[in-house]
Amino acid sequence: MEHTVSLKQNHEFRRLYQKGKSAVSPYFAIYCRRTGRPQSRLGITTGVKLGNAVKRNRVRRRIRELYRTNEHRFFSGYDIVVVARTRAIFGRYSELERSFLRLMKKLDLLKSEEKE
RNA sequence: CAAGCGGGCUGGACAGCCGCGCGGGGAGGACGAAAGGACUCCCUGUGAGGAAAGUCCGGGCUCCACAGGGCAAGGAUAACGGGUAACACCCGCCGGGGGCGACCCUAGGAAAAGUGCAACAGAAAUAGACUACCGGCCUUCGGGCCGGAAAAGGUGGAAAGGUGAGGUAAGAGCUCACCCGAUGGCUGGGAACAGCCCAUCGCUGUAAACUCUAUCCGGAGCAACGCCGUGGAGGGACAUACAGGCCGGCCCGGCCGUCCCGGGGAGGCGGCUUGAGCGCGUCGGCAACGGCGCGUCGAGAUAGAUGGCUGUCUUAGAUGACAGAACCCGGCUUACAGGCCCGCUUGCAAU
RNA sequence: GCUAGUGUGGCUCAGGGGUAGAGCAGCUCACUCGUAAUGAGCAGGCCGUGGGUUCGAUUCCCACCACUAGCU
Repeated sequence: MEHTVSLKQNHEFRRLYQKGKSAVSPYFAIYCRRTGRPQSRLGITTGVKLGNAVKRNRVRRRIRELYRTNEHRFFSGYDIVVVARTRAIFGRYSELERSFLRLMKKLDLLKSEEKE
């Protein structure tokens, strides 16, 4: 990913859960916070409740793909955490993408020329 | 054709675009005297499993302990022969159990070394007598007392070998015939074991109760372990000021240097993938497996790389069966939609 | 990744081969004008699941499932 590195430390995740802005759909919950860095940082959470390792890996890859293919449409300089919920295992990719973009728009991360 | 038994293989394939980890090659390149080289781009190779899982056994490897051996404690295994680096695994075979059969299951040493336990029921649970049987005596004819015997009844998971005959007052392996079991002998077999017109005997079960016998086992685990290591704290050496900076309105006062050392938190590097490897052929062996020859290299991530979209094909259905390497092997166990192949059994029909 | 431990009434726990128990909670009755407390009584369990050993398993053995804790 061009302008994004991954978010790794547990305390950074916790800070976003407490202080970040959030938006929720049946597929994911997204937390974000402006940092002022030139790059954005993305963290993906796939909890144990989602299932075994294969299911968790699959969900994580699809979320990363959602972010990667739409990265040019987002503002940079944010910390973003995407938490997968149970229905994200069985959802269609197009459904997931629509839901993901709607949440990002709700958080004012979509660039303005993308408005329909 | 139907029903069934055993074994093996497979676990979607192909193409295009975007994207990821690692290896190789090439180009540019901040910095640097150079060696090198952060980073960027291009080409190319390669990229999860049969169970990668559970972590139940056995090893390799590393460190610690003992550095020779024995005993004890604790744990594991348990017919026999073989395979293996080793095993609780595998193969063969024996015994036992199930199935008409193909075949399946089997922790399968010792209870006559000793100790313990066996509730309830039952007269009695490892030893003796409730009912009933027989004999003698007594009798108020209901039965009572003494003795014999251990076959019948009932209880129980288990009641002292089983069936028949003889025998007797009634009975009893008391005697006989056959059968069953144990021990010894003989024969066969490499052995477990099997057989016998041989001899002696008739002994409850439980060791996944303690125990005994035989064999094996030191402990921890790659987050092991080794190396590098900015800063901060400690020690040593050098320098020492009347200068400068910071705290402070000012004075007074306090703090602040460079180099080396060892331990080492965060972090980084190695360990990290060529190995009891895989494929084919051949030879030995019933087989597990082993010998030889030829060929071949098939992930090494470090919050964890295989995804998304489209099309074609197989298919009833591929938005999915079960499921993700984390130091590496050999097994076991558990989960699993389908599909394919081989061998065999029983029944029916036809020849 | 590794190492331990625990599953028993609604809840917290005993029981370690022989009919499954305690406290709290629940229900009924008594006491009270009524409630609480107290007293008497009652019901509630495939002992996490499946096999095995045994005459007999909650207990012993094996394999699974779920949960908890520790190391890092």
